[in-house]
Amino acid sequence: MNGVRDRIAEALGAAMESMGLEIDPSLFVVERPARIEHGEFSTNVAMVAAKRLGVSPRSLAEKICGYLNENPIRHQERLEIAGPGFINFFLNCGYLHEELAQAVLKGEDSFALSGVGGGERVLLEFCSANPTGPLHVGNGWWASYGDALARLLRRCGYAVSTEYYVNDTGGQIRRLGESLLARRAGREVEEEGYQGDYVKELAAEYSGPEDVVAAGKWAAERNLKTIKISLDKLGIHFDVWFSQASIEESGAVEEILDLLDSKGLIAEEDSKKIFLSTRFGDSRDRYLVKAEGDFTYLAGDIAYHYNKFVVRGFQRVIDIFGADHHGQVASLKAAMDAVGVGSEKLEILLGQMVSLLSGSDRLKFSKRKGNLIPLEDLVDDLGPAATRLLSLSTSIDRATSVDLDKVKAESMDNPVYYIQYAHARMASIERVKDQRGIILPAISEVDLSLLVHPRELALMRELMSLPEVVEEAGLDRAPYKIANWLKDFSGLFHSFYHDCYVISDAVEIELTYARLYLVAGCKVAIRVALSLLGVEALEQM
RNA sequence: GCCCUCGUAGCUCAGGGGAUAGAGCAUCGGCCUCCGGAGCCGUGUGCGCAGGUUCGAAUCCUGCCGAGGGCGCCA
Repeated sequence: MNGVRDRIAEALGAAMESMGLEIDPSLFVVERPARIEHGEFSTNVAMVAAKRLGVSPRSLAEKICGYLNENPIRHQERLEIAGPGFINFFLNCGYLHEELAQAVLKGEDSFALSGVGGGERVLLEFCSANPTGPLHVGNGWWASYGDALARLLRRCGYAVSTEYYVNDTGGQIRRLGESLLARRAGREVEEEGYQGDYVKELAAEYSGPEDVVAAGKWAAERNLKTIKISLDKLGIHFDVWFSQASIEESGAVEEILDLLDSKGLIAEEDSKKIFLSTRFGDSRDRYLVKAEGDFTYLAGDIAYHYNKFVVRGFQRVIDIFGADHHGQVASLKAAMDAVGVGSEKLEILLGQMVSLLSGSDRLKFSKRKGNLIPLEDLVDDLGPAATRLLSLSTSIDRATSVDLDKVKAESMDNPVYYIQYAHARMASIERVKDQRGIILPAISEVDLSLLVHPRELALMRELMSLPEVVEEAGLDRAPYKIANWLKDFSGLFHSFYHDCYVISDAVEIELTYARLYLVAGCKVAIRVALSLLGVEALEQM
């Protein structure tokens, strides 16, 4: 990274040093002011440092500006001291032309590529909905988020493997088997069973033994296939599908129990075994072995996470859970500390609940009654791009409400079309260029300094911010920041497109050349961003 | 009762120490002689309440109010 901001930060450091002062770069910021009247960049360094030095911010700012005026950075036009002590940098737009050329030359493979992850091996687990039925809108909501996060982390230099944990054992599988057998026998499914129509359909096909576990496993496998098809429609593919049963059958759970026991962290109560998790900050101790001798879900989950870290050697594990699984967080983290992995290497992101509305009515759904809306139906209605962007537009920390009627009725107004249309327009300009036989000279032969229209400047500023946005979104585990950048960027492109013709008899050919490179740079950026969200870039709508 | 997350415009949401708090939708009104009108331009008396920290708080801390989720030998 040697962007303008870094150059400004370095220059500020040098200015401080010239006065015999040192300042930690993490204490001050170089940022783009909300208003362009405040310059291209501004810094609070004088305000931050003055407090520590016991001098007035403005007088320190004046000294810093004195140094910077003697030793200006490239493209520096003038400086200004404003408000309580901000130093505002006014640069000539040459720096934007340089950044544009960089974006074009780097291309899709290298632009906005960050090494901040340092090759760290990350296991990202998400979705992991139980295979007791089709994926519905609720439990599949954050799947696009997880998939986009994986893409984002890879762009930031992490070595990411994605994983779906298949809960293919335990009480719910037995219950699924019971429901299946009941349907096959023509009986009603009991209150606690699964009553959705899909159970009837599966029952009609099941020819296996009258055994709840066998029937349950068979149905779970079928459900998993359905889930994979739904995810496939959304463009989501996992590197690994990890079976919970395989962990239990491998003896790994017993090993974990022994390990915890050897550290004196297991209490016994009759035939039950309890993990003393309160010693690691949990609010209560947790059962690992039930009275009948079965393992609890937590026991398997601890073994599973131990497998991720110790057996498979991942340096960091990120789990995306629904907020209704928040109760596991403290126990799992306690367990990671207990087995010596270190809970700080386990990041658990909680996706808040989605409530579905129909008009102003909140829809009440019940898994038991099976009246949930399949995710696949939504994808069929909206298409994968619009469906993905729907959940990718908001922070995972926020409980969102989605009005299905509105979303379907306004599907043409979905922001994804606004973004894809911007890309289609870029592609269209290039088609027109080819149709008219315009031969674009090499970028080194083109005068990019002709790009001075306010629309062009605004577009280039947004363009050059993508590398920072990608890095920030990666570090914050926040792919929605990419979605927000895309919306802003697309808006600026549409404005440019409207006000600045690229190819026209009224436009000088040299300006056409420069604008064609602007479009090329924009296309690189928007394609990178769309690929991070897993949304297709359309050549035409 | 305890724990987690969240209260920003009519609605859905950004902004998460920085200068005059933004976008989409909805409303009302403008814009097609040229690269695609799925577009552009205009239209907005809003940070739940009260304290605190700070040069500076929508942002951090505390309390209160409100919403969602959790507090199983379910998974």
